[in-house]
Order: sequence, then structure tokens, then C-alpha cells
Amino acid sequence: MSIEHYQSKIISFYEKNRRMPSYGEIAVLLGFKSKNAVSKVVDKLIEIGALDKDSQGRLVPTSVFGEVRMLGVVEAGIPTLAEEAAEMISIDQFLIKNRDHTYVLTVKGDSMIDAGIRDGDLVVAEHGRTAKEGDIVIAEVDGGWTMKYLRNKNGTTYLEPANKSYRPIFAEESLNIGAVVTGIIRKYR
Amino acid sequence: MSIEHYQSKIISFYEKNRRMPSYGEIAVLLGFKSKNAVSKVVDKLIEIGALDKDSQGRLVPTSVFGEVRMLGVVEAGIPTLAEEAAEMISIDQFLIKNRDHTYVLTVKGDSMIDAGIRDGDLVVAEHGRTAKEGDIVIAEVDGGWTMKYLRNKNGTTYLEPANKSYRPIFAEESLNIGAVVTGIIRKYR
DNA sequence: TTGCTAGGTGAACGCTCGTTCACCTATGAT
DNA sequence: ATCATAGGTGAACGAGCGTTCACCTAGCAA
Repeated sequence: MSIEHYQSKIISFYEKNRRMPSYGEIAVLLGFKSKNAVSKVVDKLIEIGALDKDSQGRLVPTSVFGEVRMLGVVEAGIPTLAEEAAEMISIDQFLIKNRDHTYVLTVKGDSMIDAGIRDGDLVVAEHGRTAKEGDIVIAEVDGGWTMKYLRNKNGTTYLEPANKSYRPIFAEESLNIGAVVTGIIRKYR
Repeated sequence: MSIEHYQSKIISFYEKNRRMPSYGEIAVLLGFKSKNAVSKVVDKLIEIGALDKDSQGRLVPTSVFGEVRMLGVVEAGIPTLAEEAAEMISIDQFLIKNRDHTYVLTVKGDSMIDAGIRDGDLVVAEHGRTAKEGDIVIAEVDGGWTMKYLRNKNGTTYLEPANKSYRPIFAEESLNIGAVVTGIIRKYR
């Protein structure tokens, strides 16, 4: 079995169990009968940078699952294998500040299309944050939920779609801000 | 110090070090001098579901960092604390299939604005995947990199912007597909 | 054919782990 | 005034950890 295969088995364990396997567990994982074999394999994996040990000498994955190479700008294109020195980011950490108050919702309809938010997109929304004029908010207006721009003109608060074929919404009875949209996620295919 | 505070200190350690702290490390973290105190606190945290132990009796976080409540549709609004039974998703796992071949790039310009991709957005692009007609691709055309729709008409492959003020691009010399765009990420504020 | 090496076994080692004793306070209820 | 209890200390424990022995073996080079 190749050494890359070894790494992916160990990382799979980490992703599944949220911790690194012990040497004994690695032995089972890779089909060894001795921890010494594991020790040698792990040393080699560390040498090639496929795994790490932290300052306490404990095994940790090189990068968090989900971290991705972050490159500059589209114009720069895709780097070759030779010149990879890109910064790594975690999309989760990038988008989510306060996990306990953050929700993901699916967008329905085209009322925010001019803001670049399309039917089927996911919106990341943070609950319990103060909404400012111009924020995209998820709000309850007269009993129904919707996502729109929050506007304020002459002391009147109302909701404005990002689509010329829709009209601004003025609440007749109630307007409650449920959450402020902090991010958009779209997946192709 | 409150028990929630204890949890967040432990989870912070996990996020930073990619592993759970040992009881000794937790003692330092929380300012205890005895591991017994840690043992009691951890038991309580497990009881309230703030932490977990796996089948081997090892400490693991309840949910992976970055997982977020996934709700139905914008129309449904934000759930109250009482009726929370939402599915959890990891944005990373949702967007990224093959981490080794995935890159994140920053979008410059407005040439894809009608596809809902705006200046400053991040695009998730997968390298080494076969591009189909209609895919959004990052391509090198006559020496410069750009992101456009991949089109094919009468056997001629060309790039088409999603903005009426731009013209389709036909390669004079070379057209190399660098990566296929698999997702979009936008962050507000 | 011989000897070296990479890659494995199995046992033993000390160390650190999480657990569990007995015990020590403050604090608040009775 | 007293007592129970929540929440801490400090020491001791066995278990399992990662490491490191000596040793085995197949494959390749000389």
C-alpha cells in the first residue's frame, strides 16, 4: 500500500472521529500487527509533511479538514504544483463568526436577484445582531417571512427587494428582524 | 466562572490545536490545580451535552467546528430556541469535494454579474476536472487568465461573459481551462 | 552466493493519561 | 449554631500511550 494511502486512511479517521487515532488504532487501520511498524510509517509521514506532531509530541493533522488554498485574484490563474505556497483558509471560519447564532437558509424566489442572490442559493444569517440600514435581513412582516434590504427613510423602516419588478414592502402591523444576512453560498452542479 | 465559559475555552483549544486538551492541560486552561476538578467539570459538560466521549472513552467535541444549523427555506424564518431540531451541515464539506484540487480565488470585475457573481466574491474552483459546455471556468486565453462561461457553438469553443456590455472571447492562439467553478462565497461586512 | 537494507514482528520500557481515593473548605439552608 | 453540599486539593492507581529494543525476512545489488 502506498504512503499516500496511509495518510488518507489516518485523515479519514480524524474526520470521522474528530481526533487522531492512537498508534494501536492506526495499526488496525493500516493492517499492521505491531506498533513499531506504525511508528516508522508515522515518522515517514511527518517527514514528508503529511502529518504533524504538536509541541507536546501529539499527532495532529497538517491542516484542518476543509481548509483550502487561497489564491489572489482570478487574473492570476491556477498555480502549478511547483509554485504552490498559497495561504490556507477555512471557509467555515471565514463565513461564521458566532456559530450558535448562525443559521443557513435556502433562498426561494428572485426578489434579491440584483443583489446577486439567486433562487436556490444558501444564505448565512446571524440571529440576534443589530441590523443597520442597507443590510440584507430576514424579517417577519405582517406574519410572513422574507429576505430583503432593510431601508429607513424619514424615520420609516421598510423592506426593499433587489428586483425592479417588485415593490418595497411597508409593514401594516409588524416588522420583526429575525436575522442579518452575513454571507452567501452557491454550489454549482 | 460559568460552565459555558469552560466549554468555550476547551473548544477554543480544540480549534487552535486540532485536538482535545488532556485533563492536565484543561486544568491549566481553566485555572485548576487538580485534575479531579477537571474530571468533575468535564462530567458536567458531558451531561449537558457540551462535550462528548467517543466509544474509546476519549474526549471529542460535540460537533465539528464550522457546522451550522441548516434550515429549510427563507420563508420559514428563524426558529426559536424551543423548536431547534435543525440539521447540521459543514459548509466546507458542502462546497468542497476534492480538497487537494480545490482553490479559492477572489473575483475582480463585473463581467459575470448576470450570473450573480460580483466583484469581491470568492469563487471555489476545482482544478483537473473536465469542463462541460455551460460551466463557469477559469481559463487562460492568449496568455491572460479570466473567468467566464464555457461555450461551444458549431465546434468552436469560446468564452462568454455574463454581462451584456462585454463581448464573447474567441481565442486567437490558445484556450486552456485551468479550473471549473464549483461554488461561490460572499461575505457581507 | 553473499550481504545489505527496507519493512515488518513481538516484547518491554517508562511516562502520562483519566480516574478515584480521602480530605479540605466556603457557603447557604435549617 | 449546625450541618449538608458544591467545588476544590493532592496523592495514588492501573491502563494504555508512544518509543525502542532485539530480531526476522524478502528482495535487490554486488
